[in-house]
Amino acid sequence: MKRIAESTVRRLSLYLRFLEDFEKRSIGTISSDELAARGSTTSAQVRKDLSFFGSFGKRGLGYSVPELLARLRQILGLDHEWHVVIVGAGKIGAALAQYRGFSQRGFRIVALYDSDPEKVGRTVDGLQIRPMSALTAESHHHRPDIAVLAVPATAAQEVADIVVAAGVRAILNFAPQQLQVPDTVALKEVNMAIELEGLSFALTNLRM
Amino acid sequence: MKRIAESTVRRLSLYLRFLEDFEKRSIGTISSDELAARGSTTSAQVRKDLSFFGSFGKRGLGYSVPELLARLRQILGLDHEWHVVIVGAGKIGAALAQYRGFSQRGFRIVALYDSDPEKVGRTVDGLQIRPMSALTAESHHHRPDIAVLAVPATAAQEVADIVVAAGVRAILNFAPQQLQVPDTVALKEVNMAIELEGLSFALTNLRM
DNA sequence: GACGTCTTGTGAATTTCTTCACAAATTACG
DNA sequence: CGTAATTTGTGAAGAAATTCACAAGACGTC
Ligand SMILES: NC(=O)c1ccc[n+]([C@@H]2O[C@H](COP(=O)([O-])OP(=O)(O)OC[C@H]3O[C@@H](n4cnc5c(N)ncnc54)[C@H](O)[C@@H]3O)[C@@H](O)[C@H]2O)c1
Ligand SMILES: NC(=O)c1ccc[n+]([C@@H]2O[C@H](COP(=O)([O-])OP(=O)(O)OC[C@H]3O[C@@H](n4cnc5c(N)ncnc54)[C@H](O)[C@@H]3O)[C@@H](O)[C@H]2O)c1
Repeated sequence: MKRIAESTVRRLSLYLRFLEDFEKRSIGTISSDELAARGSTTSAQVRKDLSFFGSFGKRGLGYSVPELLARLRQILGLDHEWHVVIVGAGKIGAALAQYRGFSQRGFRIVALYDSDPEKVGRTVDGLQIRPMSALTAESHHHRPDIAVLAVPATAAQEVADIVVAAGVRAILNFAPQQLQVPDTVALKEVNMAIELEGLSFALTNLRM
Repeated sequence: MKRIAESTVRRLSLYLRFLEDFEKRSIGTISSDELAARGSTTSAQVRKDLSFFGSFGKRGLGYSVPELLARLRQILGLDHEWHVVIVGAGKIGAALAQYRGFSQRGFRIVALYDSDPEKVGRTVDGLQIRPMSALTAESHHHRPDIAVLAVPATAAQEVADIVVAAGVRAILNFAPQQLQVPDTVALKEVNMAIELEGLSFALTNLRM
């Protein structure tokens, strides 16, 4: 199969959201044009994105909302549950642990770890904070697929090494720190400072 | 001036981080190669990115760290303070309000708003939560440049309209909701669910 | 069942982004 | 001063992503 661009995958996630909305409003069929309008893209882009994975539409009619939903879930790997551990039960880690949006999409938070003895043992949203020393052993039981890193930048690489050794195959990193991981491990960064700087650039250079 | 690609701006932010680190370690001069190595890009990419804004290096030598730092800060508009309001003092909004990383880079949080009367009046990190009804009037005084939206998706568009009317010219949106704003307003989305879905896709389709 | 309307799926064209590759500058050093 | 070693800045080439544009299929109607 041809390599799929990251931008395509991001758009598929968007389409999924729009389709969920269309389904909620009991709309049975949708055209690439309508889908495109919701995502400020073009109908050709929508069709091209989908065409990498097959032909899901009917000419003259469009796409069946429930069918395309099922296909997209399958393509994105959302047709089953993923096990997620969060490392770092600070402000961001705690917010993420409580966030409903993740479990809704099949990302089940199986454990929350922190190195601070003060925090260990406390409960966040029904989940007890566990000590870092327990991560490796407990991973044999939980079998986490994804680790979310919400630790200080200085600890991020060390923690990444630990979770990779514990069998995690994907990392979502919130620490502003470039991580090194084996290329068998998928890695995404969320860097809010970079987004803000992007806005700063836009304010400075565009218009005015 | 030629249009600058978003990917270029993101890389400039990264270079800035690396340079700050080099400066901390008292390294006076850096080559595009060394900068590239830190950001898993190429030296040609680094030079091309910088070349959109001028020639800052010395042939045979590289770039002066303090000089390039200053240039990048200027290019990104980080050579002065931006006023930021956060709307939504929930889990994410509170975490962001307390985050040191923003003020460090000149993003000063001037106000925090919420519509919940229970929350209004409480203090987060020295900042009193203000009622939504006060946003417009207080903006005449604070003159916010950037609004961070940390409200439920259902409220996001409504809040966006309010902050735009109040004179905000850039929005960082954490709600999983596609916003409509005038094209004089810069907009960035942070969507953590999409990042997780990207990892899910990678786990599903790459290897195995 | 022929005709008109609609919308997909996809090669081709276009645009955008990245990498290559090398002349021009600069330094180091004998 | 001359030569070797670096490293920038940038056109040109190459790769990747997006948009165009249209043939082909599906439906509704008469
Ligand atoms: N809070 C925000 O709004 C925000 C925004 C953007 C980025 N970030 C980044 O997210 C990360 C966490 O930020 P935060 O505000 O939640 O910080 P925080 O200090 O509230 O939380 C960090 C947590 O990590 C724990 N920790 C430290 N070292 C550890 C280790 N080696 N192993 C396990 N746990 C460890 C600490 O005990 C603490 O509970 C930071 O890298 C920060 O830069 C935060
Ligand atoms: N918590 C997370 O980890 C997380 C992760 C990803 C995305 N998000 C998104 O961020 C947003 C906020 O999430 P949260 O977890 O902080 O939710 P939250 O419920 O803790 O906070 C939302 C806050 O917004 C306030 N609010 C509601 N309507 C408002 C309005 N019209 N005007 C002003 N304030 C209003 C509420 O009173 C509340 O304090 C949501 O859109 C959520 O989907 C959150």
